[in-house]
Amino acid sequence: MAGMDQDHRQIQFFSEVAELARAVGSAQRLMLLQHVAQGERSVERLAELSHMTIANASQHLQQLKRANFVQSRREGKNVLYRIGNGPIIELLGALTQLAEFNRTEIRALVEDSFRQQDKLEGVSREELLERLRDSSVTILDVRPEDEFASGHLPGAVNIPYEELEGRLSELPRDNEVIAYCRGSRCILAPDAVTVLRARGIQARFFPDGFPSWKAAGLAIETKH
Amino acid sequence: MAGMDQDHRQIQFFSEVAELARAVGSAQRLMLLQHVAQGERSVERLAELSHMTIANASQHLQQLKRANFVQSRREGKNVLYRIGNGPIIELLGALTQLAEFNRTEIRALVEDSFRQQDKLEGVSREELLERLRDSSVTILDVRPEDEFASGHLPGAVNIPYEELEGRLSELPRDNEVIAYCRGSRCILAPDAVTVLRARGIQARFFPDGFPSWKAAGLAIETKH
DNA sequence: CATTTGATCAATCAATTCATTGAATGTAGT
DNA sequence: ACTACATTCAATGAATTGATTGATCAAATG
Repeated sequence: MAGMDQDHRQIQFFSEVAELARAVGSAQRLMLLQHVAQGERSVERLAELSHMTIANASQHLQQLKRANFVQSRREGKNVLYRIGNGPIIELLGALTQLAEFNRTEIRALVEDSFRQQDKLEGVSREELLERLRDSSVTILDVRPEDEFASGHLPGAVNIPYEELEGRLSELPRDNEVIAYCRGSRCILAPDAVTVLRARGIQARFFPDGFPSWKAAGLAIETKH
Repeated sequence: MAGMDQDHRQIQFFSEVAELARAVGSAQRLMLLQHVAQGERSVERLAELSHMTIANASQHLQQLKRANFVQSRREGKNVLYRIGNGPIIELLGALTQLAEFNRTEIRALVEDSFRQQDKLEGVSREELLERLRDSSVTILDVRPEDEFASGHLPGAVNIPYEELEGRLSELPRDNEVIAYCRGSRCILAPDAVTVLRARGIQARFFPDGFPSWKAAGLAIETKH
């Protein structure tokens, strides 16, 4: 039987693929992975960010490691996890794309009429680059402080979404504000825009977010 | 606490994504999905193709259906399953890409010792461009077919590394071969060069790889 | 060298997943 | 209505996974 060996090899390969899929088949691990993707983090930090116990986080991280989604190294007392090699971000992107598709499909069926203007118009990368050149806008980074510190758009102001309402005075009244966060699946920036507009501040958001900006090789600042 | 709702929404979304991942986190379901992707098939046919009992196949198919990976309709006595809407193929592509990447990476570790002094001299981009102009070389792309299809160097021949030894005859004997793959981290091309030289074929490799070529804005071909 | 802190390990229990069985649908042909 | 056939359903037990606990290990600190 000629196909026998072929078959077996195929099953073998599918098993490997399935293993990968199962490794990201947990909301907890996806959350960890998302945080790891922002930069090296200790287990403790990741546990805190993802609201889980340290032991639990550790075990999930080890599963991710077994599947090559993350790597780790020891630095003093801490073990730091970082994102692994290979097209991992692409995979996560494909997953979220499909999830979003399914979501909007369901929405299309369920609340066809009720879809208000939550289609906030976004700013394209091209426009943003242009507006950056003549500094005619205030770039607002609404991500948490640590993410901001490890990299952000040049000239951006950091006010985490949680603190936004209390720190509106820090924003110039005359400039348009362009808010951004982590990208398409992150709703910090659109929410921020809603808050700002409710206060009469002209605001739009940059839907690509920081990761894609960085991925495109555009200039970034760190620390500040 | 302002972030509470934020968090909850994110967890909700991750759960949805995780559910998708779990749905394809089984070799059996991947196999079914692969066959469904070729066209409408009955449960019986799919069970046969995937070497599983009908009841079992039926249940797996229903899981895939719940996750929107497939749809079904009844035609006479048979229930026909077809692939669902949305970027499903893209997701499967991303999964297999990553699986393949991990495969070659493992090989890189295993074979590392065995090819320590692989100081194979590489071809620079400048030289390659020049040799391309007078067509005095055969450009060999040893990446998997799908990667090749989505973009490759102009005039390149595609023989995935796995198939190289069986398809040596497709290479012209008189031209020097210049192999490339994904770049510095990828060992497909250097390995290919070793294989070719062992067969007496003059070969060097282009260490930059396709991604860097593309990034430099140089001409590429697609599909072929 | 003992202590503290971060991380992992080992053991446990509850929950979930999986393949298998046999029974129950639903559909078409006679 | 009876029968054959394709598919699904429901129930079972084995295997796997998940979160929790406390013990253990490794590195830094006094």
